[in-house]
Amino acid sequence: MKTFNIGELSEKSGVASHAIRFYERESLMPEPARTQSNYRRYPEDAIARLQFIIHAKQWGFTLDEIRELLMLQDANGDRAEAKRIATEQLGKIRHQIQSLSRIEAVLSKTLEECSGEGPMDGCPIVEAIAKER
Amino acid sequence: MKTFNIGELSEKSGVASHAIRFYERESLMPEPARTQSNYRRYPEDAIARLQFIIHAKQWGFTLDEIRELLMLQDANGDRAEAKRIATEQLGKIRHQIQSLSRIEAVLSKTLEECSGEGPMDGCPIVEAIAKER
DNA sequence: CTTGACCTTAAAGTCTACTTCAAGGTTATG
DNA sequence: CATAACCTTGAAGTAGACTTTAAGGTCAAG
Repeated sequence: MKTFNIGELSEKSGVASHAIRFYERESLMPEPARTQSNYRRYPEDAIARLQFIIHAKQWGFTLDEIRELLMLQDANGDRAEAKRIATEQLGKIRHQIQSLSRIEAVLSKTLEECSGEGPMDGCPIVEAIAKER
Repeated sequence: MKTFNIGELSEKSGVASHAIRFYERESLMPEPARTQSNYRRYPEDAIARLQFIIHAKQWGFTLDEIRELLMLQDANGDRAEAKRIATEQLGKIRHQIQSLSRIEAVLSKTLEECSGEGPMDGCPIVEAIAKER
């Protein structure tokens, strides 16, 4: 079985060595085996674990939530828990989409109204921000 | 003309006194007049300026961007600049909506597939995160 | 055997937008 | 005139997710 130093793992996973050590301190990555000279040696599946972390981050999970998911996996825990965490996350994402869509609507309408010419005095953008409830 | 101490301004604007002083240090609020005892005295339009800041924040502008907008107003600068800043902001918001919508689609589909029963091993949620591009 | 690339740790710095703390001066009320 | 409720400043703390720095130990190449 192949094993890697932290630098190789960093290259293969796309996560900086310092970030990997950070994840170890934060209990997202398990403490790896060490060489005689105290270098970390990682097994191949460390790559997949780091990629899981990267993807979960892209989905908007916080490190706390990712740790929870990883610990559930490690303990082969209850699927219901994972579903709860993911459902909560879906709610947050939907809420964000709604807020942003409201802003998008008002902002794009305001931009249409602003010719982009003349002095700031009376600029519809500024007035829209000032009035917006 | 009415003037206020920082505490009154805080109440009327809904911005904490410390945050008002912070905005002053950050050049979002102008340095106000002082009483003999060195207390800040604010004119009425300070309320509108703070509310502009609050609203711009709700629209997702950073303090740096808000400072830019305020300085343009103060200098009665070029409306084109304000439009540029707001257009950029609209782009960011649209980009965020797109990213979040993609995530929403995959996450909600995944959640439908997950019964929420059984052990973590083989859980579709975890597998979706692990595989996601 | 030296140079450079890699590894180790702990501690401090980054960014944003504040909040909290410490230590003290001022003003209004009873 | 004492007390509370305000105000002043500067410094430090918060949260999240790292990155950077400092001060070294180790390993492979020439």
